[in-house]
Amino acid sequence: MFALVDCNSFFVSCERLFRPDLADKPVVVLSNNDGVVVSRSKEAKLLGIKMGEPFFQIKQLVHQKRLTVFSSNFTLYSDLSRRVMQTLENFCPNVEIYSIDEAFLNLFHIEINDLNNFGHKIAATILRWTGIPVSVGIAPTKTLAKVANETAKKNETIVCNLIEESERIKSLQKFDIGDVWGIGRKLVVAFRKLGLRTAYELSQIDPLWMRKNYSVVQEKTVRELCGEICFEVDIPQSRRSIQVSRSFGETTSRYNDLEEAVATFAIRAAEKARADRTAASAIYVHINTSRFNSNKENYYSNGIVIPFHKPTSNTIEIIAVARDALRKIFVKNKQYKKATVILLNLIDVKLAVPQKLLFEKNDSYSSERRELENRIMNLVDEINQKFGRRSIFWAVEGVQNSAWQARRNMMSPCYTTNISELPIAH
DNA sequence: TCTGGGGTCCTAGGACCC
DNA sequence: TCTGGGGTCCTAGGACCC
Repeated sequence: MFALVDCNSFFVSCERLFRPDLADKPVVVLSNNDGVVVSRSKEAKLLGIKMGEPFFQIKQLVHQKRLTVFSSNFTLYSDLSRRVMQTLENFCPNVEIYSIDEAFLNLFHIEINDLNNFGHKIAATILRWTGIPVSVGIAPTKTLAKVANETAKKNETIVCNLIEESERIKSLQKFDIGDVWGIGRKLVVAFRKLGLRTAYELSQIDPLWMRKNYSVVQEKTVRELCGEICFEVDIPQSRRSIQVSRSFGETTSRYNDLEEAVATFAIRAAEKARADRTAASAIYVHINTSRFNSNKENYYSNGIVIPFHKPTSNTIEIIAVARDALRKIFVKNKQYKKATVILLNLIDVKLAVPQKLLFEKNDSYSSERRELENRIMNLVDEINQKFGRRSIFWAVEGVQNSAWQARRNMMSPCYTTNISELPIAH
């Protein structure tokens, strides 16, 4: 049996933790740049606010004082997520952290008759230890555990289990095909045309037909809905790519602004790679203007991949290549809205070593210089970790706020990670 | 005025091999 | 009419997830 533990309205729950006055009020959290709604309280959902709704369309509710809004505070959410996951790991040796707010558990060590109690115990402990409410779905496969979790949320219960065959069928018959894990926008349209409406109807399709007409992924989804395990709980290795991208606070056509943004994102990405102890084989840089501009002809969106000589996490090297990339795709007289940097094909640094020896001759870097720069990187990371972000930074990041920097006007304090922002009890 | 960010996996098709 | 067969590896693009 598998469990899916999923935090309820996670970002909103994090904000409410330090704002008990908002417990029963409509609250939403916005994406970066205060762009769109990414988390909603139950009361906000009842107001008709949709996931992904642009903020400017619901601003009126805020002015009328019917809605409280927060900019996203990922420092806070990540810290609380870590606490939730650590709590879970006390209950189960086999936890797959699937996203910031959910985890799969393999429940092989629990007796069937104890599963429901176990679910309640997990939820109660997480609530007590972290203050975050969760729902628990228990079922014979991960896909069904997803269904169970959704069902729990819909019925406003803490635990839902689909252990009994009759419960599984009943739940699937009430479950919209578009809400099935693995069935996205495009497939919903295709399947609806075939007359499929519910998860149950999907589960009745011949898996081999599914594989032939779609792919092995959809075949597995069908099998999992029938209770056949196709996806195990797995502990993922380190990520294979690292992306840093932001929409700008204001559009800009200046090369210097873009260079500052691209360099800043490249630096952040390199920091993350070093923290993971991985090295990138290539970098992707992309810039684009707004999709929503009325002047469609002036839309511009372009990106380029440039491989590194050998895998690296060296900021100096990565900035240099990122700037080369930008030079190749930059076009004048465009109103740029967003830049993206992705480090690709990340490999374990330990594995990068033999390659280094192999290609030494072709490399513009001497190994002495590389060694020295690696030490500088570690030092910079250490200083920033000890004294806070941007205690020491690269000149190319810019020293003052620029037009491209994101808006986040309604951010809560970093209650749990910054000593000067601790909440005060009156 | 204003519309997010960060990931994974699979397939098709081309290059290349014997 | 006939012009082999069977592999592997890589990449771009498209689907999905939260």
